[in-house]
Amino acid sequence: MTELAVFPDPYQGTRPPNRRRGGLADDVVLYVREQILTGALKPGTKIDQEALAAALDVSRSPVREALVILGQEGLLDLIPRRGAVVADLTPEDIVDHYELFGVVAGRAAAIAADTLSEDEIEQLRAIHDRFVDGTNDDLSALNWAFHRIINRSAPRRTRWLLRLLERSVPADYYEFTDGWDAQAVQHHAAILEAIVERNAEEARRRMEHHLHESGMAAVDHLERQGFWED
Amino acid sequence: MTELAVFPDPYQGTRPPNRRRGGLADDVVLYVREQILTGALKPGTKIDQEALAAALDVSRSPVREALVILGQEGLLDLIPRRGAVVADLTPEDIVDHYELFGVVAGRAAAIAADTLSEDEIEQLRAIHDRFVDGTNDDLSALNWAFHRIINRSAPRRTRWLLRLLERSVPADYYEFTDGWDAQAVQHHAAILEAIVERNAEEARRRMEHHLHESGMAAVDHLERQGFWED
DNA sequence: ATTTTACATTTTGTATACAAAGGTCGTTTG
DNA sequence: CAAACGACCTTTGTATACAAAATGTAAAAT
Repeated sequence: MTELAVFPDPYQGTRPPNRRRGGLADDVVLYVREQILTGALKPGTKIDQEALAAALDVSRSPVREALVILGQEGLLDLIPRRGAVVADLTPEDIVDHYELFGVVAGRAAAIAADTLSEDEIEQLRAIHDRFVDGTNDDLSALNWAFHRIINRSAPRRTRWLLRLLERSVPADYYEFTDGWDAQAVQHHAAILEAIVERNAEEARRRMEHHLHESGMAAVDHLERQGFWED
Repeated sequence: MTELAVFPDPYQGTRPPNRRRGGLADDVVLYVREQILTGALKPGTKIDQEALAAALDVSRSPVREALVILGQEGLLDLIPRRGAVVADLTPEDIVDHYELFGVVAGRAAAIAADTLSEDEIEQLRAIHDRFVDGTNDDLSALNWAFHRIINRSAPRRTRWLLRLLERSVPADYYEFTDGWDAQAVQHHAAILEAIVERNAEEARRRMEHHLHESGMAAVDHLERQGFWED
């Protein structure tokens, strides 16, 4: 039997002042994605459109659009005429996902090694130095900045795919594992070195390795969040 | 100024008996995707939801869901509050797309080389033989079957991504270029050989090469279809 | 007691209605 | 005459209404 989804009121009754960025569907996507990735919505759980709409105080129209998006991202299985179900991502799926992330980000790193300007490499180094330092800075933001410089040297479609792969996976890397930031520092240093040396193949390999390890950390994280509990 | 989309009646007035497979949104996706990939809808063209709905004789609900899907696939740019526009895919984007396709399919090929059973390899060879022969068989179907055997050995998430990458790109390979089938035979033979020899790295390289060349053929094809005409 | 079948209920899919943002075009004003 | 303003129209985004498939339930049959 499929478990039934119960959605807590995300705003505890009070509605934030109407900042509508894109559309309501985006809010729904964000909300459901978070619910899934934090383990609040477990694999196999059926999504009740009306319950979700009521919980977020919107109509079913934006809800349905959100479900389509999450379906495309692979977080939901959309079965025609019988609704959406949280995809049962196994640890293997997560590892596989990061492996794919790795080959794509690896491609970006290889391109970066070949094409980044000296100036951009300097920026990369500066960010990395702050990352190593670690004090009084948002590690997650620095991590993001580091990868961003590398990724933006990649062609458009590659950047598009990177964004896609990034979305359907936990974002809070730096609470994942104790000592994960130390690992990340090592990986980033190695990647930076390869880029400085204009060694595209090595940059690719090291980026792939970095993402592979990230995948392991992600599985760990999800396990601890109770993602695979009954 | 953005060009305005005019949609020809896809059924010329007569409606096919109501076989509704998934939902109407799927039909709309199929239709618009085809329109884009055949060059009937050119990059920059704005999609008029009501016109599209009228052309397919459906309401805006399934149309909007379809636009969301195509947006996720990267074929449309969805700009909040001002609608959907056909993405301006450049030749570079297409090449990049196939390059990505290559690294992912390459990963699948490497896995296949390591894990395909002797029996499956035999199936692969049989399909390839019919492909080489070329007479009285649907080349496109055989091509699909060939890749399918390889891809299904890959883990679930990889297969998911392959399907995604496959969709947003022209499907009719075998009318692409004169002599493309001959090229494909060569590539497939090389890939098969590497798999038989259990040489994962070589299988990966050859699959990447195959997809790279496919990308060139696709660009060629789109150019001839007038995809980048004014 | 278990399976089957008819009926009621729920839930999805689609259509339509409504509100608001965006775009258009003419007028006004500097 | 050009730029700015504003009333009007168009188009999108969201909500609601309706149709049909799926699901649940209870009585009937084996």
